[in-house]
Amino acid sequence: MAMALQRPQTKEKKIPDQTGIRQVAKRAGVGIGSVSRVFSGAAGVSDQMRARVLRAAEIVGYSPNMLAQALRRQKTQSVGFVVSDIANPLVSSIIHGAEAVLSAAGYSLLLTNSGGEPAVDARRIRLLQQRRVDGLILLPAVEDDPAMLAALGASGIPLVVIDRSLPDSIEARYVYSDHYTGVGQAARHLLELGHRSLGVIVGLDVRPSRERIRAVTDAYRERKMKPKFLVDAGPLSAEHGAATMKRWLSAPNPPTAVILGGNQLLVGALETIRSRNLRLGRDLSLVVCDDVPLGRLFDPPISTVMRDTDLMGQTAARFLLDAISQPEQAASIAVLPTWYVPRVSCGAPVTR
Amino acid sequence: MAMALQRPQTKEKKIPDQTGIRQVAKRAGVGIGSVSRVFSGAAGVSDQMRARVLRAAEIVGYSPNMLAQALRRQKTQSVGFVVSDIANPLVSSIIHGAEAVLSAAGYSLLLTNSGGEPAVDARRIRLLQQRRVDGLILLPAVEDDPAMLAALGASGIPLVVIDRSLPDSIEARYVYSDHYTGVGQAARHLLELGHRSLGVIVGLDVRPSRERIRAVTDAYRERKMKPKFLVDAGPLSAEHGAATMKRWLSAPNPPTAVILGGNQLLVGALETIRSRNLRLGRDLSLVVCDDVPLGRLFDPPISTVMRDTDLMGQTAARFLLDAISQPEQAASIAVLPTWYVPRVSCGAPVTR
DNA sequence: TTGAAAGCGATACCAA
DNA sequence: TTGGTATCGCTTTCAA
Repeated sequence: MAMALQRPQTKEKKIPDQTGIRQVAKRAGVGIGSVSRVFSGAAGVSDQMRARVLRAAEIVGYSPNMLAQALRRQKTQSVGFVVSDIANPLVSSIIHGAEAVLSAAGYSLLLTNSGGEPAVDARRIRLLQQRRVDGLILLPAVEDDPAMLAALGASGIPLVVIDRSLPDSIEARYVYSDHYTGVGQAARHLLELGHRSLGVIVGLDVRPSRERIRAVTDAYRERKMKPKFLVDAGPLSAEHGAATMKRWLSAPNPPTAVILGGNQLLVGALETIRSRNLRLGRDLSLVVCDDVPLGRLFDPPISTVMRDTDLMGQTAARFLLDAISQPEQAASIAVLPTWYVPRVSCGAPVTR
Repeated sequence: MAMALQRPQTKEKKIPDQTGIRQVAKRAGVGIGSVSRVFSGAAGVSDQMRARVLRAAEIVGYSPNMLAQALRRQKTQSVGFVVSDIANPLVSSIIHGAEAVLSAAGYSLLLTNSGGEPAVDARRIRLLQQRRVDGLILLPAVEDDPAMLAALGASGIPLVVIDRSLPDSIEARYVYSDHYTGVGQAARHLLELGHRSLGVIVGLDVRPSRERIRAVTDAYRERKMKPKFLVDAGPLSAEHGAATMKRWLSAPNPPTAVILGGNQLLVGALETIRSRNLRLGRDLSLVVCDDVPLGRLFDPPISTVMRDTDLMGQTAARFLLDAISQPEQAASIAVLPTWYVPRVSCGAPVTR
């Protein structure tokens, strides 16, 4: 017989010092299940039972252990958020929006930073899965890292992806910014001003980069012009912004207007521009994507492609809550607006 | 007899669909304990056992459930971080630093935002406690909210507080910025330039505000001057910065130099200054606490009291890891430097 | 309405 | 070294 011998009835079950549900039950002289019912707000609990339990809980200082709840319910009421750079104000604004919606819905946020390393993205995703998060929001460095996709594919966990486009094999909901429109407006503005050779700095090969290039291309085409412009793809950092501007401005036919595909690039770009004693809006026109605090107070004010990043976070969170409550519902896509705000940093090019 | 009757040996124990440790054990034909040992890296496991288990795990696609581990081990390998405003770049930089250290040490970060509401701070702290975080990092709105202090006092959970000073009754480690030094340098600079009536905008009654006021006071005293300067305490927002500047500049004896105790104030202050057509460094001198991306490229460049916020986060995380591993060790305090970078926004006052 | 008991998925002690 | 069992703290049938 497989059954082992019973433990001797020592009757001296050691009393755990932690204040758990059974301490409360004993204190109140009721069943353990009743305590659970009271605290989980289940129906069918008499008022006097509720009172007894609450009082006992008060006395022993009990509060439910969400770990145990989660284990039992198979639901952690938590979601993971993997970002590539928390410190980027844009990202932290997205997080802010998401956190607000999630915490209002009773979810906690497990935040992890990948530092832009695809391999770390993948590891973090797996870690969060082991923590049994109920859902995942992703703002990964790249779109096609095999390790990441493998981790994602393995689990049928609800997924929302921000500003990245994953292969169809991954079931996910998407929150996009309509980079095409905002950058398109900017490009058209520059072309109208008479610029003919634009420069565009984008990031790696991810959706925003592609959309921005497409937008500029189409802006040229709209005017029946051959889409001849400079493109630089690299890290969206100040250093890279400075380096690229330096390179372009030293070339034989420098661009007369530049679109920066990320606000961190601005500081670097402006440094180079300043060191060359160029006057923005006259010697060179400049557009930056995503607002920078002092951008409109700068001298001259910097043209900007704006978007509501907090709203992106909120939307992502709402999508995720949907996905969690209705996993079978068709996956959806939200495209949030971007808009171009022309300022003095864009002017007609000087003829040389 | 307390022992209940045994369950009939139906032998048909339903097989859970989740892939848990027992699936692996069965698949490998070993005991459940052995699987645990292999995955927790315990000593005393034969190589062949390890191989068997790992292969079986591979096949059924097993990875440990950290929830169950946490419940059993009484350790979640997670820490809670309560901040008042994630979206503030300063704060997100602190988070960045903390996350790096924590995740390197195998901890996950539960991030929550209180929006500056003391009551929310308290609720979030309790929530995190129910999630059984191993430690807590706090950057709360105020220092003396009773609900918060009650929540903190109730649990003996390791605690690190950033830039806030809680009552001695709360056991905590502290990470401070040395606001006194940086602002003191700024104030001395302004007084040397000849300014006699300074204005200082600070936040609520929290440590940084007090230190900044103390620094300015002492700077006056050093020169044997009566510390007569304007102080405004309010939200560190752009709107408040604009409003306060407006108020001060409209008063009979406006300050000739202003120290802004928070970078968000800068945008608002500059707006007011611009609208009055004042030239910074000539008509009015200005210092801002905490770096602003375009501050040094601004026209004129803005004098700034700097600090390394990422390092603050790292330090907080390290303190917390210490506190978790050695709870009995004496609580400690770190004071991280701030330093003043004078720029053109500070000049000699014009005599009117 | 209430209590008892069987898990959720792991760890750890104990005996073998 | 390995297997078996009790247990972490809770939820949830199932009977009463």
